[in-house]
Amino acid sequence: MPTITLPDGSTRVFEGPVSVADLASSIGSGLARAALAGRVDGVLVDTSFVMTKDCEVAVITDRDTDGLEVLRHSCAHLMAQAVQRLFPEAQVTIGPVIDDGFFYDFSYERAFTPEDLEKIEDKMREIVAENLPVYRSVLSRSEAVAMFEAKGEKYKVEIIKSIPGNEALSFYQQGEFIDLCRGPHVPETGRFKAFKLTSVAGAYWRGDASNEMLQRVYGTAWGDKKALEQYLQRLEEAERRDHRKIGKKQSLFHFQEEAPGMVFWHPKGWTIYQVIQSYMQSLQRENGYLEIRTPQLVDFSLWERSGHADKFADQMFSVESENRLYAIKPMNCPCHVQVFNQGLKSYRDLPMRLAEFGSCHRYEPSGSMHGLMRVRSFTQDDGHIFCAESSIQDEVAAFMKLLFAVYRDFGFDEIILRLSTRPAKRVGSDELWDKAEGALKQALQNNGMPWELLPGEGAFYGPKIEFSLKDCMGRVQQCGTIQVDFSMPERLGAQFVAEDGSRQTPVMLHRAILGSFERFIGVLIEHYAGSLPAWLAPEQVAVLNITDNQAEYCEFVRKSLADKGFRVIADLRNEKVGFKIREHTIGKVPFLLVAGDREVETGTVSVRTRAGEDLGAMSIEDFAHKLRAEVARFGRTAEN
RNA sequence: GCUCGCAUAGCUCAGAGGUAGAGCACUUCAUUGGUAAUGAAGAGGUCUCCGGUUCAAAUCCGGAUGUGAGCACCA
Repeated sequence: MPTITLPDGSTRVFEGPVSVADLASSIGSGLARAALAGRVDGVLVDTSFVMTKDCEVAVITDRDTDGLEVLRHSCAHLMAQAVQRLFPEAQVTIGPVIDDGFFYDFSYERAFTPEDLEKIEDKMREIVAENLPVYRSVLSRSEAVAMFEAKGEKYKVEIIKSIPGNEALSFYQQGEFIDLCRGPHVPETGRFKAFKLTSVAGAYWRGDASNEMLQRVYGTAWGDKKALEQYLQRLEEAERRDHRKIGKKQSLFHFQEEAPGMVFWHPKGWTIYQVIQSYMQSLQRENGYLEIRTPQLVDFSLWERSGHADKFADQMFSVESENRLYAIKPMNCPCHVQVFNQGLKSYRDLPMRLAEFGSCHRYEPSGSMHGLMRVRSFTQDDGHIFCAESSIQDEVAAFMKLLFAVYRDFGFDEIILRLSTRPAKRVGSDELWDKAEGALKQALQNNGMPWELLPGEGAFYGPKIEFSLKDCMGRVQQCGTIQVDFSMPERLGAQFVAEDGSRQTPVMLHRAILGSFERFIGVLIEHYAGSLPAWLAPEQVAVLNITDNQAEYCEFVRKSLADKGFRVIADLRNEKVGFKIREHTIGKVPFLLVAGDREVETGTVSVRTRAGEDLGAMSIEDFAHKLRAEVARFGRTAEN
């Protein structure tokens, strides 16, 4: 006689064993129709799962995140079934759920085309109409291997053989299609109401570039058509915000064939860059950093000593001159050690914080480049803190405080922290890695915010904390980092004289807040959809005359504001004011000042925002106050 | 780097084995107009590059380069 406790705390008593589906029907027929799975004592199960004893149960529908995942996972199966009906030669591999959707990888003799995708989608709808029941079964490993071998599914056989242990494996079958799967899955194929195949691309088997390339079909599935529609609109919105499009439209920068992966900054884009740089410059000064500048070309031997050549030689640009081989620097750290090494340093000099807006070049693989987000030539807000081991905690804490303040100023309130630990290919002893990882872990614990562990993802010279921010589309953008490095100072001979007169090796903290300027500006453009806050906007104000009569006055207004340090243009073209307003609104200039005869007479300007808001007429002084306050807010959101 | 696309005017794109088109932008002229497009005229292209097929290639085929999506990589 199981007693079932529902999420609202109510209980139901049953005479005997009861399935999740039965439970749902007993609550209501609507719920029975919506039930996709169940959660029994915290574990996700099929609706066919039978409960024999007291437990807590939730009926899962597409309103649950878990329910959507079940739906998407099942949709991946549905797609695989459709593919095999259309292309019996195609072999199935894996088909997991991803953010907002799913994919399934197939091995097939040729690539799928967009037309194939349409056919697959049609076939999926047929299978939905067939409303095939989905059965779960359990097979032993040997039975499972035999079954897939008989079907000629060599990838599935490989997967099964790679699953450790001897526990039985679960399988899900719908019609003629059966797949190895942990589940749970929807009860029948009629449950899919809104799905769409979105794209097809190559993907390596097991994510290894030396393996066969499979055909990966991406899709998305939602509880209803409306949710699907909203998702597709979100994709469109992301496309609308694409920094490459906005960069072209607002003439911020361009790329061209002769310099792949390298930015040609235009006046307006470069203004944004410079505003950010001077902002960072003054913050760093306030926080005890000393700015330096180091060479672009550095003899390859330094990169051999630092350890970079070992791992990255073929991703470094090099230049031969005077029978010497130089690398165009891919990083700033070895150069910063050279600056530190000039003159004998005392413990009194530590911590020494060296900063550089270091221009670096890396030969990124051609397929990895993406607008400003991944380039071959970039500039970091790079910095290296040389300190004694005892001050690591303080330095990391101070850095994090600075970083959070910067992100807030740029309008990012949600920050994600991750700790990446020692990779397989690395320099330095395990003891040093233990120490370095321990220090960062401690710093994270002291900070108190939640963080995630990424084992094996550290740099070759040390572990790192990565700081990612969430943009307004919810996308995670990795920007800042701090890395503890016990190895490079030693390899490059950095030393200081300790209190007791002994020579010691400092610890080096590699750190960046924005990461690369290029990338960060790309993130900003997309976050703000091109409508940069006043402090960043390349043109903060446009002064518009209505007729030639006010040209002189407009020029006077422009100069007054420019003299106060604002970025102002006067648009005196022989065009209607509506035309100019339209143009500068599209150009995302924050404030448009209109001056006609009325304004000239009263010595005012009529202020309109790019959002179309009319702020009325005010004196130039009053407007300057207003703009100054707006600029001083940076990009902070209301709560901050 | 790998798979599959794409490359036509400054931009966005249409077209197509017989020699190139639109909208916007640009130039000129008229117009001096009060808050998201004034009108008219004009100029503008070795159809990315290199080969091949063909009487004929911007169009078909091969390669290169760049670029897009995804994978792999990311000090």
